[in-house]
Amino acid sequence: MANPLLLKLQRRDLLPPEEQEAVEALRGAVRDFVPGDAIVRQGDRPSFSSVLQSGWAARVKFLADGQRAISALHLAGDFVDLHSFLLKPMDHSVLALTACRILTVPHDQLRVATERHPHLARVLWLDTLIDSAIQREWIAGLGRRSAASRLAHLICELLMRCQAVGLADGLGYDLPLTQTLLGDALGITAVHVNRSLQELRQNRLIRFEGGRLTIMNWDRLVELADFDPAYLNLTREPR
Amino acid sequence: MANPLLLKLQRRDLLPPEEQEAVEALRGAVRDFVPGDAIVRQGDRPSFSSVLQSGWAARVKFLADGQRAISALHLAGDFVDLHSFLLKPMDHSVLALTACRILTVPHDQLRVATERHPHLARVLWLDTLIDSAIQREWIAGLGRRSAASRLAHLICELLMRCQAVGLADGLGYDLPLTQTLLGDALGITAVHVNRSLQELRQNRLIRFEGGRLTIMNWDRLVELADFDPAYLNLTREPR
DNA sequence: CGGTGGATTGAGTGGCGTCAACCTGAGTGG
DNA sequence: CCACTCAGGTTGACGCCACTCAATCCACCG
Repeated sequence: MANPLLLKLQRRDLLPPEEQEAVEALRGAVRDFVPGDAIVRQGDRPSFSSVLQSGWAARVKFLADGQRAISALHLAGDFVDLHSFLLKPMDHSVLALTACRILTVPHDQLRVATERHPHLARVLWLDTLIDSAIQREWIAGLGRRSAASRLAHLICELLMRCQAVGLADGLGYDLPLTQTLLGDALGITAVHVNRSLQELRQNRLIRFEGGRLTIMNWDRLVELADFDPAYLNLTREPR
Repeated sequence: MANPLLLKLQRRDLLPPEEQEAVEALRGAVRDFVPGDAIVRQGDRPSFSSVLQSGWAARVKFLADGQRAISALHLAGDFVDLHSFLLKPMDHSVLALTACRILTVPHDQLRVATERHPHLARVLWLDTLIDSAIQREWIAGLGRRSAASRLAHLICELLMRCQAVGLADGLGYDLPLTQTLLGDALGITAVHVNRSLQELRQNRLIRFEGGRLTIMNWDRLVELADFDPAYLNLTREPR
């Protein structure tokens, strides 16, 4: 099976053979997690970062009053905590939402590889910058868009990201998240997620059953979401 | 006058003399802006990044329906668009909120400096990662905290950031933002900013008049905000 | 002295939260 | 093969936080 991280990085820039090999060589132990497991914990100072090989994970903050907030959703190919290479301690946990296979990459390896391959360093840096761009979209949505619009936006974003690593099938993809989790990511309650989903379903914009999401009307979904995929930087450019 | 960027970077890690010199050497043209000016525009592909030398700026997204969302606030020492080094095109504008002096740094200089000084590259990467950590705090706040709590959190955060570059005076600092701008950053309307400010004032947590903010009860403000400064990474560590 | 941007205040509204009940399907054990 | 549990989805009634739409006030300024 192809390396999903390599696949995704190469969507952003051409990697010369020696950098491709360097990416392939980034590997420590492989670890498996079941739903609900913490892949990394808030406050940790890990000595390695984790690449999600399969499954879904989320960056979760636990607030003082017991509430949860999800600041990112992750799928195969995502470096879920590349930032822990430099940023200490972890300001959030990363939870497995489904069964997850993780490839760990020791920070020492990252240091050596990025010093030896400055261009690869930039492409990895870029990966964290795209993370950041996604967060900015979420901030704009949370601040200024309605719940239904935010939900539509998330659905659009996840389709593009699934497509980038070969996990989409046309306009459909597997989205094995509960409405509670979607609520934590959208800043609303599970009850309101349910009502927002129904709104999208009744307008024949999506189908969503059995953990499978299918977009029925891409154009109108994009319009409702005010979605523009440019922020995902899924185009090959010299970096 | 000290270089505020260098000052801030050295709060995160020791820089050897040659890296300090490399930071000092990062300089292109100096440009001045008046309030409301765009320092960079959404969609641009700048060939340089901008360091804020003085004044306040904000990352602003303009939504389809005419609304505005602020995803970051910037003060002296901040590299307002370091991400444009690798991320293209700009997914937001950067607006001058007050009179601003900007030092531009050509991307070519950044490429050379980071290739020559891998550790400096990591410290600059770290700067963008802290940006990202701040955004995660904002996401958690927008999703799960009340307007007053978010406002309190922002006030706490800005105090710490002002202190880091010598712009704070004890528990006070200049905050020359209108209530409309605060609203765009907090995801609420100007009217509700006004009411939230009054709530904080009536509880004797802050004073805020004439663009000057003073914290009167730090402990209770921190408690209301659920604020923990760890995410700002204002401690010196090997990176 | 009128014009303008920003702060403040009040009254009415609505999107989303809260609380609770009920339904369904997948286990699980007897 | 059925009783039971449990997680998750769905629905309804009701309440509140924050929005909307004004109006007013104030400082500043040409």
